[in-house]
Amino acid sequence: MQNKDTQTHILMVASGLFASKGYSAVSMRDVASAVGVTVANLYYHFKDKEELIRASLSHVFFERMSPLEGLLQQYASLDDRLEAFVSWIVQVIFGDELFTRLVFRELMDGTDERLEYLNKTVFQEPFDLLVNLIAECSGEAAPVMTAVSVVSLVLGNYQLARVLPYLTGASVESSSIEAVTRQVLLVLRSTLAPRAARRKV
Amino acid sequence: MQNKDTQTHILMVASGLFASKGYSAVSMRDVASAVGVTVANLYYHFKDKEELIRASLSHVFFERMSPLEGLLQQYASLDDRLEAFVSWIVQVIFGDELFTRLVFRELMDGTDERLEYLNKTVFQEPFDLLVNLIAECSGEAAPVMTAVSVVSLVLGNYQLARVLPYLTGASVESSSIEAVTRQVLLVLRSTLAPRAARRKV
DNA sequence: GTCTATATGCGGATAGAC
DNA sequence: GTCTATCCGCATATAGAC
Repeated sequence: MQNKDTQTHILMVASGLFASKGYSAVSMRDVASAVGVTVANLYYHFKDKEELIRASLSHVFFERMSPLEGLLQQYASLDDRLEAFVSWIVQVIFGDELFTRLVFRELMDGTDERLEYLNKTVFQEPFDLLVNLIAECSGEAAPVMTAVSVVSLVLGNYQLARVLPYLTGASVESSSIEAVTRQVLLVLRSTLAPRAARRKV
Repeated sequence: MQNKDTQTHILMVASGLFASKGYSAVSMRDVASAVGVTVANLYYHFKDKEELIRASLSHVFFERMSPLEGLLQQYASLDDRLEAFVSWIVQVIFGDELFTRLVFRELMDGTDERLEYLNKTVFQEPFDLLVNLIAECSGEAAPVMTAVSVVSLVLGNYQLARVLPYLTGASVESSSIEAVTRQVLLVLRSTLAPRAARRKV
């Protein structure tokens, strides 16, 4: 694995470090020693730290893109597709911490330029798919806002998983992939149900 | 404002820098020069950088705690209280970027110890209030999971606001405090409505 | 309390040998 | 491609004068 392709090896190690500690908390020395090469070697492959960061992001984001559209077409009913979508996104967010943490870091500190890249590479296609799916399910709800809500539910459940154990009565299992999928679907279906949701409770 | 209380002045400036750039991206020099004192002076008031970070967090989190319980008691009906709660949390998250960004940074990189502190100081009381409110509204839904969903919706809408402009059809106004409040309430009420939400759409 | 001065090591980055 | 050696400014942190 060492000499297969140093550049790729560097990117794998660097992206892991950046994801877990943040860009400025990780030095070129840190990366080099984790990879098992010298700092000078890093600079042979990447012009500077900024380029290493960008390349790490590209590497992770590009690698992770799966054929979502094909996946959804396997399902006939709209509801099955919704379920497949939610199941997919929860699995991505909860199952790939490296990817997910990099996304959060970009949302926090990414430049406009880098965010636009993230958007084109990662968000645009699945988001449009979701918006269309929701639009077909319900003429009532604003599809974009509902789609944002779905994504928010998944992201929030991930982020809050770290503090939930401290909050009384919140068991660890409520942050499992299955539980979150169920909860998001429950909320989504309620929202899409076209009946009087605004009644006073 | 300079000589009123240097320590407080330092904390205000430091917390702003930490919130916007991240802990490791901000050096003691940065803080000192932004405050208008020397680095040595910083070390007179705070033992080391870690202590300055902790003190900044305490400063912000302590300052921001408002009497939420009293606010809710002004409303008679459960639904009005729900609305008041959602309105409150959206205003906190969207209206106080310094606070919100520090929360996100802690959720990402905070140590267990610091997260526990955040929890006790900030999350516990409003979260319990919300859980109880939801439990009273509906015997059906799991109140804790629903409460997590509410918080997730608010956090997610905030984080996604930065990429929404890039996504087709998403206008900037959908991230306004009013729009988000409306959307969260809409979703929450749908979820709490005890009718058959699981029907196929 | 706040400063000047300084210690010591880490940070990004490069030149040139192999 | 990868290394050794090095530059130099910045980082955290302290001692001691005022």
